Amino acid sequence: MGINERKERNKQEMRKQILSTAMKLFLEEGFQNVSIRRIADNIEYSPATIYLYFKDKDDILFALHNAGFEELYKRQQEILAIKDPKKRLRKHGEVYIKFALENPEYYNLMFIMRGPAKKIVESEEWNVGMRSYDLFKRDVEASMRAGIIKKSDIDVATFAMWSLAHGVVSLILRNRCTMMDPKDLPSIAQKAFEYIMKNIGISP
Amino acid sequence: MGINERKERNKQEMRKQILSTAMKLFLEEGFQNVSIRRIADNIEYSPATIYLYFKDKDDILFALHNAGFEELYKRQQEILAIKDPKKRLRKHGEVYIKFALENPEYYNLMFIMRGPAKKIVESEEWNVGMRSYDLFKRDVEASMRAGIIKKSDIDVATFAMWSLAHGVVSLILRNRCTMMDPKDLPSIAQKAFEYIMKNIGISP
DNA sequence: TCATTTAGTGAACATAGTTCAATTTACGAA
DNA sequence: TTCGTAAATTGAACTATGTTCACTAAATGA
Repeated sequence: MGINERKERNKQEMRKQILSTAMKLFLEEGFQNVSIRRIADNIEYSPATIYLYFKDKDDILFALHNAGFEELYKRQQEILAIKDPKKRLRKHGEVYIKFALENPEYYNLMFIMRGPAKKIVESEEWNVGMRSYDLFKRDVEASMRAGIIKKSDIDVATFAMWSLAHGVVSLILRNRCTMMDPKDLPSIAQKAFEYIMKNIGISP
Repeated sequence: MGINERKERNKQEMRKQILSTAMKLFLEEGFQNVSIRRIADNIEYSPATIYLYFKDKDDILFALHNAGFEELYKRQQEILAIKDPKKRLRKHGEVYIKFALENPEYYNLMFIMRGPAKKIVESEEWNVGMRSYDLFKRDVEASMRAGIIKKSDIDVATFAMWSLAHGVVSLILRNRCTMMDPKDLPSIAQKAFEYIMKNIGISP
């Protein structure tokens, strides 16, 4: 019965190849240049073959979106080693912003593009984004319990801080910060986050 | 010389007709269904005609994006009547969030989509978005001068608050808030903004 | 009335995503 | 080794997109 296993392995390998090629195109030439046909060209198969491994293009985007969340989650988990809730919460924001600016195409898929989100709603599948959200929420909760930030609705506070970080990076990624010098943007992004955190009670 | 004027009038009318049709399609069926061909169909001209009035599709999106900023600016100006800087600043955020959630397609064009932003950078044209930004920035400045919020870099503070509001609404508009009940979103959006503002010193 | 400028268009090009009948390849049984 | 079946792959087609351009139709001014 080793044959079926090999076939399954091949199938998974093909999926991986498609995904890594799609990601490569994404990184090299941006979203608009990732077409099924170009992916097919790259892996030297016909476009129709892609459809044997993925239902449609959004399915590919969704898979990449999941890979992005894996990477983010990994970085988030490294933060857990920090014991001081205050430092941990700050670090959380810092890591999030850094991840976004260093991996704009992933971030795009994970938090901005519509395609992947459609799949989340459709598939009702357990959402990898939730895992990251919960991890952050637990940090917010810990800071509240420790009396570092004022007690209030945890979901509102978590959402507010997430929104802040997301707002900062998505305005930058979508080129809405023409009033600032492009080279200063990463630093301003961190400063803007710090500014609010400091006011909330998360001083450096 | 009335003939040239009439021609110019007609030309402007045609532009308006194209834009309003594009916007209608936008509102009725979302971005992906606004094609040059569908606009042409709707105004009963050939697709090629559109190109006599607009350089390309992004040019149409850019024009709509500008119309969106006109509407936002109008709403912002109404806030100026409020004399208390604290109330004014809060109101500013409230209006922004309300505008975004009530006009998702406009907001999309103004702050999320890539097409219009490309035109801003290309055209080097004075940016209507700047006008709105400056108005808000002046509010932040006034609050700092009045000692309501702590003095610090004005641009960082302005950007931070803008980011917060943008983050809140863009996460909602792009369906990233599956952890919350959809019907609560407008209220949560306002609450999240309030939460941060309260902590900054802009209490209700 | 007629030449010239202007407005508008049909047809074509390149590129998309997607489907499906037809073909090639791999496999297990005889 | 041969052969029928099942699986994998694909070429070609369909629909739809943005865009261009040689052409036609209409308006204008002499």
